[in-house]
Amino acid sequence: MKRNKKMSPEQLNKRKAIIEAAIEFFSRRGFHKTKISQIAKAAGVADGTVYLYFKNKDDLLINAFEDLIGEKLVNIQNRIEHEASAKDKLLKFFDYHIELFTEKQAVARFLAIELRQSPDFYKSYPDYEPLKKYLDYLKNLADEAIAEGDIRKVDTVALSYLIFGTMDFLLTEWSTRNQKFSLQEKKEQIVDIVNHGIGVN
Amino acid sequence: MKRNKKMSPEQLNKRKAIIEAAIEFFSRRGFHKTKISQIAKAAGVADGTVYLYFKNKDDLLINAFEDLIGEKLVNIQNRIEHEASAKDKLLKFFDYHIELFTEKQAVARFLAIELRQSPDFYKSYPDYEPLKKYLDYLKNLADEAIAEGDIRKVDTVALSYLIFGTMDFLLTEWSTRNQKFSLQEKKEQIVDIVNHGIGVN
DNA sequence: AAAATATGAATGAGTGCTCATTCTGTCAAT
DNA sequence: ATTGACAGAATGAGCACTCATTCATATTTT
Repeated sequence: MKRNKKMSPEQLNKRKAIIEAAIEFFSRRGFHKTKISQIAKAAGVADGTVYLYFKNKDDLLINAFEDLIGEKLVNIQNRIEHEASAKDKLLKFFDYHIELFTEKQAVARFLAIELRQSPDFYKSYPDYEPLKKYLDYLKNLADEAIAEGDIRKVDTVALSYLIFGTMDFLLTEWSTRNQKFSLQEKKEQIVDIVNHGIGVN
Repeated sequence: MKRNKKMSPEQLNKRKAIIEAAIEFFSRRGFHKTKISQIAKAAGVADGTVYLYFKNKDDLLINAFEDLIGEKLVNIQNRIEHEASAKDKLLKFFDYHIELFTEKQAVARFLAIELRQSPDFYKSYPDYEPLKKYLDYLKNLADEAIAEGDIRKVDTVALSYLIFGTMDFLLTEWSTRNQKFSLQEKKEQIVDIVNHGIGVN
């Protein structure tokens, strides 16, 4: 089978099964502790089959991430769409981000922690798209909100870093500390600070 | 040699040499790609000697982190001390944090990325102290600033997450994107937002 | 429409390599 | 002579990845 060629529906299913199994294991056991054989077994395919769909373990990680963050972003975008102003969208972003990542706690860990366990991840993907898209989306919302006069004229790149970085760390703390505190409440407190930080007056 | 027993000065030096070499390699090549033999060589000791000072590779990582963050925190605390108000201290914190971690870019990567590559790190250290100390220090500064009436009454835990998370992500972005943007400038923009976010009026 | 042939997807046992860790012998200090 | 630090070679466990083979489906031949 040739990778990057169009696949039959069954092949797409198989690919998806592998990715889902990979996310599940990476999330729960970590990248380095997950064996290809485990993923293969969970996906109901043979070890070798994994290599028909992905170049190597890192490549599998990258693809899993791509699928995942893409899906999440689309999901957020859809739900955010009907908000009246860009500022409202921006504030809702916190809610949906948290909501989507709490729903599947494994996913939160995957994104927040495990992804960083691929040694070549950042090196190989200096302009890596999915994360960039996520950040860009935030930046664009902020730009709009400024244009609409609803928030102060702040550096929107800085703001996107602030939002993503804070959420990332919040989720990391929450999941590694075994959910010892209320995610919702901390989120609200953070939104409060950010909201004031970008307020017009 | 018994670990955790008092060591001779030479032994302390050797320990330090190993830790410094470890930080250097972990920072540059990543935890998993760094071989004990490399660290040993760089530190001028034999492979086996590393195991006289540290239980295993993970233990070495933990200790390196402990040394490092402890040292950085003390360093920041010392420099911050003479600031007039807690609020000023809090704002200066950004500067010193960035400054100290830029100085040795390797260290920034080490803290921001590589540390998370120890699979057992978070699991084994649910109440891990050094990072907690760092966060607590931030929280305490914020509490003081509130008591002094210089900032709004915000959730100071949330604020500490916001500050650390944002700085962490900023440094990650900066170092993985090969310093394509001005760290100083982005930091200032972030401080601007946070400053407004916690402002009294 | 049955048989013969071709295609390429899928399998999974086996391979080979990479290190973390251990072990044994040496040396220095007292 | 004894103790403990140290060196560095040796070990072996773990695991990503390979590849000779099988199997299922499509295509051609009669």
